[in-house]
Amino acid sequence: MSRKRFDDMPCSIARTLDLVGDWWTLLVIREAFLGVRRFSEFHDHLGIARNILTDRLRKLVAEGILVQQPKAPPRRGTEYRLTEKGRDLWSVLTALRLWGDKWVYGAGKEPLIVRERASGAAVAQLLPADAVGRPLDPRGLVALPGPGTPPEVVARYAPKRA
Amino acid sequence: MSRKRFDDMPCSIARTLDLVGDWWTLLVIREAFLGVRRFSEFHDHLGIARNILTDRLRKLVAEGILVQQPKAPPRRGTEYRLTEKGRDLWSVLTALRLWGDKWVYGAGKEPLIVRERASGAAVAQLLPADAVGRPLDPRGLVALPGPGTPPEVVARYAPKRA
DNA sequence: GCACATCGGTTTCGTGACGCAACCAACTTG
DNA sequence: CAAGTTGGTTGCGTCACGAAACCGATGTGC
Repeated sequence: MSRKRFDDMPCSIARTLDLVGDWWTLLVIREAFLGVRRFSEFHDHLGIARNILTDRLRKLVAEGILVQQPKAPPRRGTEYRLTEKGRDLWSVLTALRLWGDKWVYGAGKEPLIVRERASGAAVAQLLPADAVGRPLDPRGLVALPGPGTPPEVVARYAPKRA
Repeated sequence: MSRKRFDDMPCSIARTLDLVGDWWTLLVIREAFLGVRRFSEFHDHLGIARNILTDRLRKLVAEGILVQQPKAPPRRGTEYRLTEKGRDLWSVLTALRLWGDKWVYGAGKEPLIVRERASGAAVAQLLPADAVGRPLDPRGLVALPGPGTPPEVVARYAPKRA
């Protein structure tokens, strides 16, 4: 009677949450983005229980989001680094951060700012764009079933009477 | 000895996760984005236990992410609708969805597609932009502490020796 | 007028995920 | 050789969650 798994749902959101959606995983990944590499650093920064951290790091390595490597011979210990798959979670973390900046902290009280080095401009929003980077109008977007959705699920969202 | 709370961490990501980061909440919000309004619809679509759904809806209403309204007199029951605060989670859901599309399903097998009505172009990425919508170079971004970060936290990320 | 369905829950109970703290082994340093 | 650092494992207790039964208020069929 474990936690309900989402891995059978035909939904990218649910499947992603199934991999990184527990309480600690995204914070571990956040630390990795901030340059943390070692078990003890994750532990000290997050205050996570050691057995839970062990479990999360192992799962993230198994999923290919982190890689674990022994350090070069003069240094002892191992280090955990983000893979491309892990670095691709940048948008997820940024979306969460921007929402919290706005709705939890409020303008001017952000704990972390991300700037473009060259211009000094801070990242303030994430804009939807097509595959070649052309921005899309957020107000004109419609959702529709893709090739991965079984017909019975499509039917659930159909209007009851046209 | 409950779950560790994140509400004391100086981090927008942690604070946001504290509000919407459990297993079901973001899926409830996803359903709300797809037009679901009623308790029984959330229950049927998600397969969530009723007591858990009750709890999640109540918390979301308490946080101002959903509003609960009795339906207009001819219809019985109540309905749950997203507030602006809730609709602002669109980027979070989209970021999760795009990651899952890419790393779980793969191109051409997405369960859900979001298109711009006018052009038919699908949302394929989220691009960082500044406050006025000017796109920023993802490779040239640097993170630095904002006004909300206490000095002792800043020190943890400082290089050990310059 | 009365049985019955629907909606939106509440209650009870059992399991497992998680927090905490103690312990541990390998390796380095003084 | 003793002590510290790193990267864990082990026990134990609690609480969050899942499943299913129950429940009251509001319609609805006849």
